[in-house]
Parts: sequence; structure tokens; C-alpha cells
Amino acid sequence: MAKKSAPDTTRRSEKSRRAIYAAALELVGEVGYAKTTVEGIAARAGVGKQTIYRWWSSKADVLLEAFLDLAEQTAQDAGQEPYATIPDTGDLAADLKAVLRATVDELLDPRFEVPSRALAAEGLVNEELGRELVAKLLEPSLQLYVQRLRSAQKTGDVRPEVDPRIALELFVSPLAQRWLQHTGPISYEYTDTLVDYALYGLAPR
Amino acid sequence: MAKKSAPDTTRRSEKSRRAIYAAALELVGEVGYAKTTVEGIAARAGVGKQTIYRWWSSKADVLLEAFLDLAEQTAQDAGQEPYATIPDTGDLAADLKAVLRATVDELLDPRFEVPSRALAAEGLVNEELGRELVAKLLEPSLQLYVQRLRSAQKTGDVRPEVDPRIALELFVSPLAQRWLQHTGPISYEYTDTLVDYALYGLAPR
Amino acid sequence: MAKKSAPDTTRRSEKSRRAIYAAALELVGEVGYAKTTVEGIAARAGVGKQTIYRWWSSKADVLLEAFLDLAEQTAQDAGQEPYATIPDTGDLAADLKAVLRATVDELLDPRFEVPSRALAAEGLVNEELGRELVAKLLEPSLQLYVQRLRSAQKTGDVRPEVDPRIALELFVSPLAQRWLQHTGPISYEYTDTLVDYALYGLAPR
Amino acid sequence: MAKKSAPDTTRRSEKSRRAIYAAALELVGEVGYAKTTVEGIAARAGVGKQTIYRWWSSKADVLLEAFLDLAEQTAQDAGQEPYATIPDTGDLAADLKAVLRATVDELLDPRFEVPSRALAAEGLVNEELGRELVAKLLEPSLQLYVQRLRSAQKTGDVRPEVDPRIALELFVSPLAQRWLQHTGPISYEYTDTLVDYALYGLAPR
DNA sequence: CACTAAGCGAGACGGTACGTCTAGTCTTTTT
DNA sequence: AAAAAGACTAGACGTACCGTCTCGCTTAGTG
Repeated sequence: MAKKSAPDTTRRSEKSRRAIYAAALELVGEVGYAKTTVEGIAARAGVGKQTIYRWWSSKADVLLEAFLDLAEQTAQDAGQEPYATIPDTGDLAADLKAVLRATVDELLDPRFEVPSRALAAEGLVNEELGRELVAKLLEPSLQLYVQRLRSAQKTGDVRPEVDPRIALELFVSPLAQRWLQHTGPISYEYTDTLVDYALYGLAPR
Repeated sequence: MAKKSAPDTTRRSEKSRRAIYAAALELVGEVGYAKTTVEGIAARAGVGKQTIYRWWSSKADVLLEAFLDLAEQTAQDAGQEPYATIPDTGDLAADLKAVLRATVDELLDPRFEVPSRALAAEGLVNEELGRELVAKLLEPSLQLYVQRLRSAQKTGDVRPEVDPRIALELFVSPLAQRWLQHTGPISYEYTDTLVDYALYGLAPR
Repeated sequence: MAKKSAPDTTRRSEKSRRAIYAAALELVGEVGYAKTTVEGIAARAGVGKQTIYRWWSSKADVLLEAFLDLAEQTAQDAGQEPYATIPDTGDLAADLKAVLRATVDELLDPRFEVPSRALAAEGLVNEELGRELVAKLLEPSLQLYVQRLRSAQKTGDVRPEVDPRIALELFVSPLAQRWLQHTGPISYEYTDTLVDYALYGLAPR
Repeated sequence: MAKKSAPDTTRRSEKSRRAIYAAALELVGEVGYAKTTVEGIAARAGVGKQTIYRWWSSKADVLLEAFLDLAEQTAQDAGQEPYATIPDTGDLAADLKAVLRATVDELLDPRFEVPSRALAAEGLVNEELGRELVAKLLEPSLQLYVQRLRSAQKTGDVRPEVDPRIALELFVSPLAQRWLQHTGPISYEYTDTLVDYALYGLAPR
């Protein structure tokens, strides 16, 4: 009775998949998310529209996977794993500053900027996409900070009663907001300052 | 030779303007931003489409003004001015916690939630709207924190070399991000914790 | 509650209507009925698809009206009314032969051939269109024969007990079938012969 | 060098062929010719699409063969040969009326009606199919009338100078047109009248 | 008796057109 | 002159089929 049986993944055309990812990212970069259309992606990829609708449910879905794929490819091309963990040299401030500087570089990379901003925007308004984004992209990274902060609690560099999941937001969220909402410039100096303020507080010691 | 002379504002129909604001906010609340259409707003407002296009350039523009109007109305209805300044009782932590608790209340008010999230989303992707949003809604609020922190520097509650514009992000941005991106729950307890962490730092004293 | 209110005919664009008729007839002539598409008609007419769907329910419907319009225009251009009646010179055979010869000319006119054959084909399979075709195009012509045959019955040229509606089919239907189904050649000689056979019978006198 | 070698008929699956015929006729009967699709036929027949395209060039082609097959089967099931000849009892009028009555029965048989009308319609517009239809279905039947009329000319029942190929159209074409174009009811009385009119003419004797 | 080599069911593919929806413009009539 | 109404051109939406193209799997016949 099932009208739509799920398509057979084993027969899927790898070539088409890659062409669709490439076309989607290109178009979002060129004309922006709103003006990117499924039709346009199909045309640029040299693919029938149905091939897109067969495997993805929406434009947002295509772009999410395309972006995840891009991130994965880039990671493999550069170092092996992007950041399995945050380095632990014993100097917490230095470690955090290093990671945040790398994040700054990434946020300013134009290849990532447009699609990730587009996805973030769509994620605000589209519950499902939002949850996927957070689960697949954001939360894994944040967990790395949680680990590093827990380690710092063991060495006494962070007070033991501090909740690491909240603590990390002190330096991560400001950067995120400046980038997302253009509320201020982004630089190494800025993130270094965030780490210092967060670790040692605003009140005099 | 000018085909489009600017419309004559003195002849503008106040009734239509109000009806359009109301219709826009209702529709965004009912069906979400993406499914709200100019046509739908015009129909619900009992207004011709051209009347919308004559005075606004886009759906986002209508909604921005509608939202600003709503904010203004609500402010006038409730207390006079919402927060011309942040209270200065001499207890910085208490003052910040009070304001952030009020912000939490506002963020959880369903009348504000959908349209402001929609505007924020559009603002990520639409440069012009984003700048307007930041300039008209966000930055004025943030300046209040700047003032309160400067005052705290004078009383010695905040270290003098701290940049208040960055400092405020330690407790404001985490809240903003949790709300915008659903990365965590929002509560009085959470914002209180943020203030404590930000003021006294994560490192042991 | 009515979702689709009927469109307002008084505001209809005459220019678009004419352009659509012209495009439809051209395309049917150039590529045939099956390969003529609503999209193609809209494109050639420089018209939005919705303008077609607003006023017509289908490709067949457009073509029917376009053809009726063509027939009307052609009639007006040539003599006033095409054939308000069949001539009555007193010589029944001659009168019928004359009209059938004119019909032969019309059937062989390439401007009429393709669209009318296309409509006829669609009419076979599409009940509603078929009834409209018969009612608006075919039956009015046949009634002219009925009148002429009745007149002939008064003058004694046709037996009084003959049913004129059936009688006319003896010479009209053969011509129709040859033309529609390509079952034989069409010529003045052929229609003359049909009239002779029909009037005087096959059996010896 | 030949990309497409002709398929090997000896290996053809008889089971599939029969299933395709059955599915095609069922679907045309249920949803009409236009809404019958190759994909639908394949699905109902439990057959791959390629199996249809391997042996037939089009939907029309499938249906033509399916119909010919049906006609053949029906003929074999009923009497042996359908009508190798038209009976020759010496009474021409009676013989023709008998055959036409049988034709009326056939035309009103719902098993035949939909597919044959569909084929006829397609034949009007599709030259190739039209010629095949005429050659394989129509002309053979008409030749039987030619023979009977020639025989009648020998016995003096039909004038010797009459062209039998044209003469037969006097009673066959009207029936065909009424059936095809729904221009009038079909009955034994009607076909009897046609024969009488055709044999003895409309003019008084 | 394994070994081709075809036909087969299945269904993914690049496409075209469908009929619907909305954007933003233009025109007509009313206030 | 602004406004209500709504028809207009334009073009994307998601769906349905087209006809082609593999994929494994029978199923013969051949070596």
C-alpha cells in the first residue's frame, strides 16, 4: 500500500551527489540563500529536479549536507582530524586562545561564511534544521571545550564548582554573536581579550 | 521625467498602516515568517497590495516596522519608558541580574518570540535589515550596559582597564545565543550564573 | 469562504487573449497538438501561464476557443456570414454539390486542417469537448442541410417520408470520414458522386 | 558498430506480453487513454518499463497490438472467423442490414468501445498509427462490402456504373461518424434506414 | 555442466511539462 | 492623489512521466 517506497541507496549516483553539493554551495555563494532555488541547483549540477527531491526534502536539507560534506572534505585535505580535542599544554588561557584564533580564521574564510550564515539563519526559523545544525555542527565543538575545562578543573586552573557547559559560553557566544549579527569586529585580539575576561573576571582581584 | 515620484506622506492612510502592522504580526505568529506573504498581509489587512509596496520595500521591512511599533506600544502601555537606564543600586551583580531577568521574561513572551526570531533570522542574511536591527534594537540596549559598567569602574567594582563594550558580551551573548539557536534552556538561574561567572571569572581567586 | 472567486471579465486583457489565440494556432500548426504545451503557448504569447489557467481549463479549451475565433474572423473577413443558408436554386443536386465543393475547399485549407483535426481527435476521447464541438461547430452546419432537404420535400424533389437528419449523413458523413481518417482522397468529383448516389440510390431505377 | 541490435524474438517472454496487453486494456478502460501511462502499464503488468520499450515504440503501439490481440481472441472464442465474407442470400438489403446490425452490437460492446475510440482518436493525429489502423482494421472490413456490392452488380441489384468503394460509404460512414463523434444515437432501426436510403435514394422513384 | 548472453523486474537518471503559488507591476475605479 | 481591487508577466514550486540507462537475476542454448 506504500505509495513511496524509500529509494535504493545502493544505486545512488555518486557523481550526481557531488555535482549537487558543488552547485548548491556555488549558488549560495553567488546569489545568496534566498535566491538559490532547487531548480537552479539542478540546472547547474546537470541533474533532474527529481534527483534532488528523491534524496533531500528541501533546499535547506541539501545545503546542510553540502556544507557538512564541505567541512569534512576540508578537514581531510588540511590536517587529518580537524580538532579531535583541544590541546592541553597546561596553560589553559593559551590553549583556549589558540583554538579561538583558529575559529576566527574559519569564520572569516569566505568559502564558509556565506553558506554557514545562510544555514544559521534558516536554522533560527526552521526548528528541525536548527536542531540538526546544533546537534551535528555546534554541540560537538562545544563538547571539546567542556572536556578542556573539566581537565582544567582537575589541575585547579578553574574553580571546581563552575559548570563547564555554561562557562564555555563566556568566550564562545560573544564571538558567535559578533559574527552572526555583525555586532562588532572579529580579531585575534578580541578573542584573546574574551578569554582573559572570562578566566579572571571583570571584578578586581 | 521621474516615473516614480515619492509618495506623499501627508495623504497616507493611518488606518491602513495600522491594519498592515496588525496583519503582519498576526500572520507571522500564526504561520511563521516564511509562509507569511505580502499578498496574505494585504488580504488580511483589507488593503491593496500596492499600498504595501508603496510604503515598504519588502516583507522584512514591513515586519521590522510592525515590530518596532509593537515594542513602542507595549512600552507605553506598561511603564512609561522601558529601560532608559539600568538601575544603579550600588550592587552591580544585583543590578545586572535584575535586568537580565527582565530580558528573560521578554524573550519568553510569545508575542515577541516569533516575530523577533524571524527578524533576527532575516537579519543574518539580509545585510541591510541586519544593520537596521542592530542599530535600532540591539545596540541601544547594549549601550545601557556600557553605561552601567562604566559607572561600576568609577566605584571600583570593575577593573578600570576592562573594555565595557566587550565585557557586556560575557553575559548578554550567551543568553542571546541560547535563545536564538536553542542551544540550551533559559532561566533566571542561568542568567544569574552568567553574571557571577563574568564578574568573578572562572579561575580561582 | 470561497477560495477561488471567479475572475473579473470586465478587466480581462484583450491583448493577451488575442496573443494566446494566435500563439495556440501557430504552435498547433507547427508542431502538432500533442507537442503543443500550455507553457509553450504562454511563452510565445508573451504571457504568464496563470493568465491562461485563469481563463481556460485546459489546452483543449484554449484551442477550441482559438479555433472558433479564427472561424469567426475568417467568416467576417471573407463574405459576411459564411453560409447562413444553403442556396436554393430549385436544383437540389446542384445546390448540394456546390456546398460540398466549398466544404472540400475548406477541409483542404491548411490553416484549418491541423487545428480542426486536433480538436476532432481530442473530442473523440474528451466527452465534454466533443459535445461542445458538435454543438458549436458541427450541428449548426448540419441543420442547414436539414432545412434545404425539407424545402426539397415541399417541392417534391425528396420523398416526403425521408428523415432529413439521417438523409444528410449519406453525403456528409462519407466526406467527413475520408477527411478525418484518411480513408480515401477528397475531391469535387467525389462529393459530386456522393450527391448523385444519395439522391438516386444504388439500386437501378 | 550497431548500438541497438534488434532484440531476439525467440527469447521473448510470452507471459509478459500477455500481462502487458491485459494491463493496457484494463487501464484504458478504467482511466481513459490520456491518463494511461507506460509506467502504469508496466506497474500493473508487473513488468519493467524497458520490457515495454524493447518491444513497442509507444503507448499507442502497445494499445494497437493489445486491441488487435483482443479482437482476435474474441473472434476465436465466439465463432471461428468473424466475417470472412458478408452473407449473400440474394437479398442485398437484408444482407447489409444483418451485417450492420452486428456492427452496431460490436460498437456498443463496452469492452471494445473505450480502446477503439482511443485508438481512433490517436489515429486522427498520429499519421503512422492512423494508416496502420485503417490498413489493419478498417479497410479489410470495407473490402467485404466491396465484394458484396460487386456481386450485387452481377445480379443486377446495383447499377453497374456505381463505384462500390464509394457506395459502401453511404451506409458505413454515417454509422461511423455517429459512433465516433456522438452526433446521434445508434440502433438497428437507424442502420436499416441507412441501407434503405442508400439503395433506393432520396429522390422519388 | 559450466559458461556465456540475452531477456527480465526494478528503479535511478536527465529531462519536460504540469498546474499552483507568490512576487512585484500595472490598470481601473472609488473615495 | 491615495487607496482597494485584482489582472498582469515572470518564474519557482513539488509532482508525474517520459524514454534511457544500469543493476542483479533468471533462463536458455553452446562449447
